Amino acid sequence: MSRGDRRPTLETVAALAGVSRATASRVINDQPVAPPSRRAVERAIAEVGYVPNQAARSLVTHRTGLIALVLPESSTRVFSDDQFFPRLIQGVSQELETADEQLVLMLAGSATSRERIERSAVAGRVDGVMLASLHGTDPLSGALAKSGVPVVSNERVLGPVEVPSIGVDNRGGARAAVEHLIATGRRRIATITGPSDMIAGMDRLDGYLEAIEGAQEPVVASGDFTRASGEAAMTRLLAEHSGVDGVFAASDLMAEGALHVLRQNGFRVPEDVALVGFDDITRAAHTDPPLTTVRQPVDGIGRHLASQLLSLIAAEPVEPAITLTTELIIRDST
Amino acid sequence: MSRGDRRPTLETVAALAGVSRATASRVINDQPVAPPSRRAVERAIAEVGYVPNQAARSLVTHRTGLIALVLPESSTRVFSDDQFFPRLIQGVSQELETADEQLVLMLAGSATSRERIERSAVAGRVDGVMLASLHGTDPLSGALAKSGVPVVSNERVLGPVEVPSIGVDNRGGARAAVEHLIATGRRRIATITGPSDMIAGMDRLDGYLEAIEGAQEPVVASGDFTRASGEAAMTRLLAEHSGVDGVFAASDLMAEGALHVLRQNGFRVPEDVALVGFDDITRAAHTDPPLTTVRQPVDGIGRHLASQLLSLIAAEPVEPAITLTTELIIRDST
DNA sequence: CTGAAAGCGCTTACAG
DNA sequence: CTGAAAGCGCTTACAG
Repeated sequence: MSRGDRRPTLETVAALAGVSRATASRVINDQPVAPPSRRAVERAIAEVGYVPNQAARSLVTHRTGLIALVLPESSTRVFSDDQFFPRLIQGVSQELETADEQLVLMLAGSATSRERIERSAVAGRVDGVMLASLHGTDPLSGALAKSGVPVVSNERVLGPVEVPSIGVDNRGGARAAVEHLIATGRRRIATITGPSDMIAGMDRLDGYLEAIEGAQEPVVASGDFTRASGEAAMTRLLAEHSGVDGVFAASDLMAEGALHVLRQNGFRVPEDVALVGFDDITRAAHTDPPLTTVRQPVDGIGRHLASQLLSLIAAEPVEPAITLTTELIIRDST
Repeated sequence: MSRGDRRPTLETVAALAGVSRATASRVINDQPVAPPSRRAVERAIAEVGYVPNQAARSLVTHRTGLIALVLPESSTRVFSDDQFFPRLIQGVSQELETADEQLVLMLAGSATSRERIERSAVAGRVDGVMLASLHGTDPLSGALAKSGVPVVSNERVLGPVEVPSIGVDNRGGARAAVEHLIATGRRRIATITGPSDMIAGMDRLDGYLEAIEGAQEPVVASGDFTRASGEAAMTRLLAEHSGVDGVFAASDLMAEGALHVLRQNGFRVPEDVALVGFDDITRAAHTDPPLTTVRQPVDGIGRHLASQLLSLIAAEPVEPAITLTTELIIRDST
């Protein structure tokens, strides 16, 4: 079929099969139809290469078959060497495989793009949206939720609106990391934090503080989850706090950065300074020395995000918040 | 508005403004309307928070306002530390900013996902699709083109169908790189190739062969653009070909891998072995030593992809193929 | 400039 | 099991 030809409609198919549009529609939607009619319709569909017009369908069913994963980051941050998003997407895709929904990614880096996305969702262009990696009290979640589109988020959402969320036990994971450092004899344990406007950043810091409390004086250097920020933070720790012999970095990437700086400055890991990361990205097992870290089930977050959203779309009850467990993976950096 | 409430329709707005649906529609679509009517409608829209139903609109206009960027890769490869995709997306977004189109990313990693995407496009879910990073004679381009959806591709498309494409001068870039190595006195220049089923891989190898022809015996080690493949290839070169004093790697990532292996084996760059990459990713300027490389305008590819597609959608004539120039950036690795 | 009406291509009670 | 008919929410000639 070349461009400009009219695509065949249900009408075409029905006429060719010698049945009504209603019957043709029923075989397409897998509803009971007498076998001979069914066969005739199927033959007609194959013959003309019929594909239902999605707009017409959506107009009556109020479903589009599209689910959006909105990433409120610029493309550069989304496609960084942090393996969070690919793993998340893998989990989401896995869950969506069976559902008849197509995943679309929308990047909400700029103001105009977020506005466009908000309007898209409200205009009924998608059946639901998953929000990931929100910063601060991002108004996007509120706007979407208020408009009536089903929304779910990873990590709990800050702000007035309630959005079902899937998080991990950031606090418990961080606590386990720090307790491990304490248990292995470290006397001066610092932390390199994530962004202070993200749940994952806030909660991992809280976990550190809870564990360190009463035992040692807290030493905090802030970062933003990136390797560069880990390097900068470690450099500052070395310059401003002597005697640090243990570091809990709130991401593996920052831990890598810290490791690099430590070695450049002649510190042995773990002999002089023990190091724990968070995430358990693939490379964590291949650093030198392999990195002790807190594993979080990123694909699990993805799967739960998708299944919760699917439930929401089906108007089924959902958990207001799910927290997945984290696990301390002990390697050679501690 | 809570979930379950009926969203207001044009009818609601028209009634409230005391005009017909046609008039209300006209103000929404920015067509001439008497100022008083316009004001009344605008007030009504604001009052009820009206947003046009996209499905109804699409049904009559045959436009969805959605443009797909289809990436025929698993999410892991798309989100690698190769900065190709983010830069491409940046260019695309830039161009789309003014057009009233929302960019959606679709990952076509698995067989079921490509089938779903194909059906989506044919069903008229998107106004057009951009294909990037195709492998071999991927049937996706053919299927889409045949269905009548406007399609464009980065790099020319292998196979029977004609799809407008935007590529870069891979061959010329590679030639310039190798000629530079020859001109600076390298006597035994090897290449580390990209995937043999991708245009970028094939053409950069051709450029190398063209330049080396007659002057030296070609030495070829194959890779797939990733850092790991660059390491492996360099290791093989060292083991199997003595005397190599120059290397042209078809990607900066592979060049980085090669650099790593060279230094581990005690070779100095550029004194013992000169090295040229391809891409000019950000890190190329920060390796030790900074990498000589062939810069390709990835954001330019993105911008042209989008503008060509927009033209195609508007039924305007487009170039069948555009080739952007590359530029040799000389740094300290040669 | 404006409105009545047709039509886009489907699905879904409803009646048989 | 099947068909006639209504309706989803818009846009757009057409006539005025």
